[in-house]
Amino acid sequence: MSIQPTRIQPLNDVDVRKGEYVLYWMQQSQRSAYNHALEYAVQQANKQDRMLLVVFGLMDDYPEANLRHYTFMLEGLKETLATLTSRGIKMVLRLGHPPEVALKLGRRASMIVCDRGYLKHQRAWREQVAQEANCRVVQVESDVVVPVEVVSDKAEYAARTIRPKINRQLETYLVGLKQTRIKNPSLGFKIKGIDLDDTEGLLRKLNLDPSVPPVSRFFKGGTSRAGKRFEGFIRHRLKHYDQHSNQPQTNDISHMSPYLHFGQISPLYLALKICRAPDFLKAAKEAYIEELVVRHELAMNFAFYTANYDVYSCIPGWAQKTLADHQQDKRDYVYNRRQLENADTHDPYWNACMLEMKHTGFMHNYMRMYWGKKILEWSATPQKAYRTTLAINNKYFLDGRDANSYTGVAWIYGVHDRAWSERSIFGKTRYMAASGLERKCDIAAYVKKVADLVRSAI
DNA sequence: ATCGGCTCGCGCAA
DNA sequence: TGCGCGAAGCCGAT
Repeated sequence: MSIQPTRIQPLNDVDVRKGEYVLYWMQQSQRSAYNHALEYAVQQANKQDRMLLVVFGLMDDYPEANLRHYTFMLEGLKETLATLTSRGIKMVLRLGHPPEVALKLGRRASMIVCDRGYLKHQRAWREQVAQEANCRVVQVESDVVVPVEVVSDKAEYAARTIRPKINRQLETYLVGLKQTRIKNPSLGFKIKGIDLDDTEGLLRKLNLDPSVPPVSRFFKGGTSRAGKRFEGFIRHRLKHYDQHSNQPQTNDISHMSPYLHFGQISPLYLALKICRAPDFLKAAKEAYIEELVVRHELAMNFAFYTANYDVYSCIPGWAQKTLADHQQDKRDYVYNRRQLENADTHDPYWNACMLEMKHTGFMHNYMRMYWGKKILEWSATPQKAYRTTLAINNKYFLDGRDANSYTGVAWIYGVHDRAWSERSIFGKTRYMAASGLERKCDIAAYVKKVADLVRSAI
């Protein structure tokens, strides 16, 4: 299958030059399988009769990144480097600010191909490369099923407004991607890069916050790990998926968010796998596609079209007003960030999900909502709650600092949601209660599940 | 156990 | 201009 032209965007007007190689500057789509940017780069290299060189810029001052994130990322990159090698493609990791790494190797390239990210800094990096490179820079989208601009030209109001817009594109975009064989292998090309054989040594050398330990026991990075885990999900868990979205005591979820965040697996690949699952699982398949495509890409839409997606002021006017109306309301409990991070509150359910997050780098989606709503309830002001929630989210989750993170936190404060009965502190934003957990799921089993996880992690 | 009301605003029908 | 309806809810009445 060919790559849809809407995935491909030239970022500057510079011509393709004579150069030693085509450069694929990999940053978001950290995989060799189902990567449109990579396949586009291979096709360009073949067309120009050049080699393909892949470079990844490794910086150790990535905002809020810590040992946990980097361990997972390097586990994945190690595999990606190996699979590219088996395809005859040279990949190097270079220490430095990603756009500068790309620009440096871009000096000898005929063109630079890059993948796509929706966060501010990711966009700024690509703009810098596009402006400063003296060769053509082309961005290829591979981390959403339907490119954001194809879906909509504005920030969508809610899932229900984006859903039909995505659905009518699915026929066009839910198509496979074939690997193209490289004509001129680049493995012999002499160029220095970071040695990935000794990942632990490399991690020690990098200037990373060591206070958040790796979680390889629960999530080991890499495309093949993601694929195997997904196979298991389809075989054993998918059949419960539509029934168990608010059953955190079960493990009937795919656990793909860390892999998606680092681009170690393609959402298109996952969607196609789901489509091929048996027809009698129709309801479950639709429920999964809703999460993987509609809500995931609503998050991309939010980050892309909302300039201030990472601050409190991004929430809708009605929500800001109603939360301001209740800013002075008495709080029965107020916890500071340290107490929250230590899972030291009066609420055993909340403590359990905080521990799940801390020890595994992950949390069941249903509990993510409860977790966030309670921080709003237990903070002196909604603004402070928002900052605390985002900071803890980005610190512990493997998929922190994702468009999904910003959207998920904003949802707590009314984004993509609607008004409900007015009440203390929350105003008209949606409230969630411990009694709801008791009513709707086996929350005691969830608490026990987390306790067992934590015990096994120590 | 189940149901209606709460409440906002988008997008479509008219 | 009116109206249906919605990312995962709560609460009180029946």
